[in-house]
Amino acid sequence: MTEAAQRTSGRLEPALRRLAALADLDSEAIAALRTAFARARSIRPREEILSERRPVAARLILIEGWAARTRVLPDGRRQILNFALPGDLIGHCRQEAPLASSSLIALTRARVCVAPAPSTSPSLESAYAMSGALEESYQLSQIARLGRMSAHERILDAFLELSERLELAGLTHGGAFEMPVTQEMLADALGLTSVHINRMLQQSRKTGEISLSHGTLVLHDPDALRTSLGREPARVSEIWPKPVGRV
Amino acid sequence: MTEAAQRTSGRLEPALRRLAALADLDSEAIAALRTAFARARSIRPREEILSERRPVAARLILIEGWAARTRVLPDGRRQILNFALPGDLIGHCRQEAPLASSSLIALTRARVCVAPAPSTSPSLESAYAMSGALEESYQLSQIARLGRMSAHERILDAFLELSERLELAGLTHGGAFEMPVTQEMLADALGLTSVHINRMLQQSRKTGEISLSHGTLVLHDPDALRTSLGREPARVSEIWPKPVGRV
DNA sequence: CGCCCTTTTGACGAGCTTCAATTCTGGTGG
DNA sequence: CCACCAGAATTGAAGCTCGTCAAAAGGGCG
Repeated sequence: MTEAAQRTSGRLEPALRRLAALADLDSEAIAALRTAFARARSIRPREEILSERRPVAARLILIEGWAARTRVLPDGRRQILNFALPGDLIGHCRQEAPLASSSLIALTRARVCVAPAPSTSPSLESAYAMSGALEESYQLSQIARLGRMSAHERILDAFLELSERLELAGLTHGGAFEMPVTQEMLADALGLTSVHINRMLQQSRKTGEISLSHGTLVLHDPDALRTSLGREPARVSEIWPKPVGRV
Repeated sequence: MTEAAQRTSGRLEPALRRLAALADLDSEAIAALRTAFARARSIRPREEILSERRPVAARLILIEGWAARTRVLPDGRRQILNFALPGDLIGHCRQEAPLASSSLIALTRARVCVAPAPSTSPSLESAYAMSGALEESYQLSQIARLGRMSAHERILDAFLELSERLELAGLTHGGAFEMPVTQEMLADALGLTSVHINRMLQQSRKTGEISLSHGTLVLHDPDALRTSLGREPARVSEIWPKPVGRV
């Protein structure tokens, strides 16, 4: 969406919406983000945004599109460590001269921009901190998923997590969202083969747990899934998610 | 390690040695750490140091002993997310009112202390940042391990990583180190069963890759293992590990 | 010495992978 | 508008890695 379109429609850009959901952004923060968004860089699918063991030039925000942090073993096996979604921070660490700990590859057409300095406003710094804490929490979930869940559980748990994350950016429509990811990518993310992913997806479709076609995923009863998986939404701070005022 | 660090004592406490290896600690940092260490708290095996979803009271340093960050699924399946080793920072995040994203349980008798504020000295802040970056890198390795490695590979890769980490604290003796961990804990860390861990360990003993008895692990040819696993030491900053002057 | 935790062993079965082929889909150019 | 193509999804058969269950053997510590 262009800036103009955004202004016209009065709908918040997803990336901004996510950061605004993580902390009460003041007007300085919002202005800085808008300025940064306006200088966005376009990325084509399969393009590398960061390369493992290469210097991290700047801290970025993913404005639009999906990306994947990946590591590749010497024999070609690939692991997707996690997905980057609109509003996610990329390469944020408090360290001088950092090297990327993994490669980040665009899965779709995407837009990234340089992230405004946290010193811009305390509320922005707070949003960054919250984003970092969430990212760590999701990483730990990924470890538990790969280590101790069956294929069926991994898939549904990952779907729930994606739904949870996309909801922050306003990119879900009641349990449904766009998922521009091939079954092979899902396999690489979940430590399985694409063949097995395919079989399990079909099973989940048959039992009515999900619909998935044309890149649109529908979770028919997210709460039931959450219960059966024992999954609770990420909670990383006493002040977030805000106890009141949530949907 | 700085002159100051060397002057102060012949044998360095492992935790101090690790932090000094991550950044050139100045005398203020070392003094603050020594003071903090002196006020250490003792922890018994199986005691919880942090509880998931409970507030993090203070940022801690593990001075002595091993601990495990764990998550438990509703049906009792347990996943060890990672191990905390001497010199590791615990609960460090830049966030107000943080909640622990996982439980931390002592595996052995242990000692922890409150970490001196990073504002104590720039070098201390730098060591903390490096430690955090390393921790993230190890977490990503754990994801790749669980997602894309066979049981045999997971075990050896994890041993190499532990060796690499313990070396920073001076707790290895040429490929050998104390590993106070039952096979069941290894299984929980590597997403396997203790039965299978046992079988693979025996196989690795037979082929001469490792020795393991009485809690002492020996990697007979770490470099050969590293090569066959395609494992490279963690590198998270252009200024660390220092290009020159390493053992 | 005796108890409990840990390690070890065996037999069996299930979940997931591998390999290979076929069908489907979306995008492209004629 | 349709034919075509490459990548993606789907299907089947066979096999291996790893899990499960159960029992026995070892080891550390009061």
